[in-house]
Amino acid sequence: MARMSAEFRKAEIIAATLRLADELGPDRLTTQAVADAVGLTQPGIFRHFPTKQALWQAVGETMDVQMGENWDAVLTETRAPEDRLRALILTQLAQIERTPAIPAILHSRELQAENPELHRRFRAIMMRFLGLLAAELERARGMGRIRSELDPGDGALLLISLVQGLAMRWALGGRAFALQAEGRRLLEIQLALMSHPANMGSTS
Amino acid sequence: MARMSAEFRKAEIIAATLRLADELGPDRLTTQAVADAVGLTQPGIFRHFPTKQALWQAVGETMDVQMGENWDAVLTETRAPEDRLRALILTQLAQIERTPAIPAILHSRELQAENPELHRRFRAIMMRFLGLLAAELERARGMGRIRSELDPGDGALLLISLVQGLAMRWALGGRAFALQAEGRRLLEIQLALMSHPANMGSTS
DNA sequence: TTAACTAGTTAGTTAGCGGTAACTAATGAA
DNA sequence: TTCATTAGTTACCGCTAACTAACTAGTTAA
Repeated sequence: MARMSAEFRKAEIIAATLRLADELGPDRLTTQAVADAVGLTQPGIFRHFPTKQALWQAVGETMDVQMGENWDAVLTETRAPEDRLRALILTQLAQIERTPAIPAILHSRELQAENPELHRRFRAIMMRFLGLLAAELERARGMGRIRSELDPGDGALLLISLVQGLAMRWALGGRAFALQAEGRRLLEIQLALMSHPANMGSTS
Repeated sequence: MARMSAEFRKAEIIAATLRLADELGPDRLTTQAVADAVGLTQPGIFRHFPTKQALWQAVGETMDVQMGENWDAVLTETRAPEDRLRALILTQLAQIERTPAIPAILHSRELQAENPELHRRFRAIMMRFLGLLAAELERARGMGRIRSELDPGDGALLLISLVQGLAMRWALGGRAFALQAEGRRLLEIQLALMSHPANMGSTS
């Protein structure tokens, strides 16, 4: 039986959900599979989350909090805008390596059709990340480090695309390469393209 | 009853599958839903495809053929490498607008876990597209149109990321913007970043 | 005209889903 | 020591999934 505090169990169930969402796919994940993973009976899950949707919303909240902490840490640990951009992107790739179900969840029907609450949450996360990237690009531009004709918002879109393109290729290629290493490599290339012509060749 | 040729029915079923994969999600699509959409009973589907996996493989083949035709058309209609790059990216965005289920299929468990054949097919499609982009970048570089220090393979990765990032944002934002228009805009920005410094400002 | 073929049907199977009801037993504070 | 609370259980419900068996009726070519 191994009775545990509700708080602990909830965290355990959320972690198992994220792991199994990767293994089985978000839309094939069953409450039975989650129950097996944490050593409960299937109805035991419903003691902690009234519906499966509620479980997904808790997963979304966890991701929200985790990523927020990642970003806060980056912003306290680094100062220079280029360093912050690098660290923000890399921490995001690290999160995807740690929680590889994320891209699939973004495209799941649970999020796209069934659970508007979850959809809103992940959209808010993306917007927030875009905002952080744009802010650092703006600062870098103000310091003459990146081309003045590059709109920070558009630059942020190019950088977030880099993350999503990497994640896609990583998944489609059977996760055969190191996500962070490849990300670091491509990021330097993109940052060099964005950098002010006067600084060319100074990076990498 | 409305009896039809097997060839016609198959095409009809594949088209309905793609449409419904978008509406319901690839992993929630049921043979019943497909049957309703084409006006058959549910077991009628199995007269044309022995299993659901076989149906998915046929969908993959259709996508393969369609995209191949798109690309061939682009390569015969345009000559200059930059024009080809633009047309290749835009035709891909047009395909996604026409068949918006594609990104979700790439992340579906049908593809990622259940159906290795489908996985291989879509990976091959992506590799082929990357190759086309890289070849045009190489030509453009040879003509002094893009920076000599940009590896064509890496440039291709940045461009395909742009497509995937756009598709993701399009889906997460409820498809609220015009995919091709926004794609054209960002593509010009990225191509300008890649262009040879001597040509700067000549685009857009 | 007939006979082979085949696109469809109806009826049914097995398996698994999310969720509920009613009960049990570990926990912790008075 | 007792007793309310609550994390867990077992047994079950209604529903839906993919798929099969057996039959029916259009189509086509000899």
